[in-house]
Amino acid sequence: MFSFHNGTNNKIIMTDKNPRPPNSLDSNFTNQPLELPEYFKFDDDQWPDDEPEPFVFEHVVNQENQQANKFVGDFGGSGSYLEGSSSNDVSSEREKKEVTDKVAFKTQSEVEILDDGFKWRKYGKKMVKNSPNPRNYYRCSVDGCQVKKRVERDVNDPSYVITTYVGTHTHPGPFTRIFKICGVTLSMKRD
DNA sequence: CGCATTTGACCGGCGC
DNA sequence: GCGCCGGTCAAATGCG
Repeated sequence: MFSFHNGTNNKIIMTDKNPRPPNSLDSNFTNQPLELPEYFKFDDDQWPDDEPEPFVFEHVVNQENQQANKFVGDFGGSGSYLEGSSSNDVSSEREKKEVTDKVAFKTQSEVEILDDGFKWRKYGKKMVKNSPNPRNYYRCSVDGCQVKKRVERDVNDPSYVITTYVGTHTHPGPFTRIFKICGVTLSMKRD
C-alpha cells in the first residue's frame, strides 16, 4: 500500500500474481512475465503499513533497451488492462525515431489528481468510447521535457484511476529509489 | 501579470 | 474518400 503526496486512501492494488494478457495480444506477451506485483511486494516489505509513505514514479532509463516497453496487468481479476506499443518489425514502424516508454498502473483513489512529485500541465480532455468517464491529458511542465500522462477512471470499477505515463523525463526527478517494471526502470523515494 | 485550465476545433491514422 | 476515434492545439478564460 502506498499513498501519493496529496493522497488520502490512494492505494495501488495489484493482487494478481500471474495476470494473463488478453487473447488478442501478440505472442510476445505470453513469454514475458509480469514483474510488477513482485516489485510492489518488495516495497510493502520495505515500508510498514501503519506508516504510509509518499512516493512517485519516475522514468529513469530505457535507452539501452531497443524494444518498446509493454505492460500488461490484470488487477484484482475483474478485467484486463493493456498498455504499451507493439514491437512488430513492420518496416513503417521502424521509421519512427523515438521509442516511447510507456507504463500504466491503476490506483484506488477518490481523486484523479494524484501528486506524483512532478509538475503537470493539462492540455486536453476527451470522452473515450465505451466509457462514461473522460480521459485527461497532461504534459510535464518542465521546459523541454516531453513526458505525458493520461488519467482516466476504470470503466469496470470507477473507484480506480488508471494512470499512463509516456516518455522519459529529460530532467532529474526528486526521487532515488530504483526498481523495474517490465524492463522500464523507475525510481521512487520517501520525502 | 504570469501562469494554468477549459473546451471546441483541428489533425492524422485507420477501417470500411 | 469519408467518417470515426484518439490525441493535440490554442484561444479564451480563470486564478493567484
